[in-house]
Amino acid sequence: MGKTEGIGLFRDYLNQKGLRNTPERETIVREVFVTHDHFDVDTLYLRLRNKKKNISKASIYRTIPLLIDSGLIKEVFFEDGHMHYEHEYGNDHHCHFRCLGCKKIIEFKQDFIEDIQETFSKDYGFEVTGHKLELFGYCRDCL
Amino acid sequence: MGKTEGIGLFRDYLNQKGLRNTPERETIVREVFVTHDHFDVDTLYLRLRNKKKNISKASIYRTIPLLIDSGLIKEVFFEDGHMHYEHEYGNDHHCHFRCLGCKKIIEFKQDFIEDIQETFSKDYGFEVTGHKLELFGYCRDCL
DNA sequence: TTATTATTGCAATTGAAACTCAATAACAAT
DNA sequence: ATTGTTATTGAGTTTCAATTGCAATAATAA
Repeated sequence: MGKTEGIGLFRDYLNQKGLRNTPERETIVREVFVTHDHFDVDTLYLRLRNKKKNISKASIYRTIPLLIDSGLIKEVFFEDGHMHYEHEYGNDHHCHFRCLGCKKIIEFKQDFIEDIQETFSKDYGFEVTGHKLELFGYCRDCL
Repeated sequence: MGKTEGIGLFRDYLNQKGLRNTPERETIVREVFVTHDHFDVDTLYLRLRNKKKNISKASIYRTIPLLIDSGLIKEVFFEDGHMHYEHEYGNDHHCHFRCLGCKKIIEFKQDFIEDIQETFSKDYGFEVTGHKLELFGYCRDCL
């Protein structure tokens, strides 16, 4: 699940936008869907290098906006001076808790957000396409 | 409301932490509480310069973590490659909607978040001290 | 197969944030 | 008040994520 369809969806997206389907882009998408972990540009680049896929960082930086626009990945948080991502397609929806003590990230699910989105849409007449919810605090280990 | 107490609270925070109360820090806090708008380091720096308060960017960068730690300001969103802040104290709690079309930010209030925080705290035994909720989509003008 | 045009990799550039360090200023102890 | 100690300041420098220019290359259409 996720992995192969993700690539298909990205191909569709590229075609629809009149962009080209290149081996580099294909390799990047494939790697993004290998794990469910959060990733940043640097670790993605290194993961590819370790597999002898030498793709330049510039290409990764150029592909990420396309992946976001196509809905395959999303930004999740800005930490250590740079952005972190995760793939959206094939990943159950969840939010993030960030421990201010040990810096660990815990994923959790909840359903209230849908209500919030709907309430907001109705109140303002806007179209809500997504959200980002982050909780902060201290985990049990750090308390 | 907000403005003068904010400075008092920051003084308390500095004392409690054994840090010094300097005119630069005082000027920065004062300026932060002048408006309710979002701000970033650069605009804060320019606002101070326009008032002939020549405080270095370095000092602003060094003061911001203190203001966050003291609960006076918080990060609100990362945009245009850098962080944006707003003052928390003296500001009614609200979340942000970001229009993907015209890029405007709309503040809105809701109460569900408290429930989410409590549910999460109970489920995990963690202490939740704050949150960041952002909705994305298209405003009426852009639809 | 050829022509057109997007994409690639490299290198240079930008910009935010952090750091260096000498000079300065706050506070405590005299 | 004066001195010693130590945090803070500002200017400049450094770091590093992210972007961009450019020549070479490769993907699609004709």
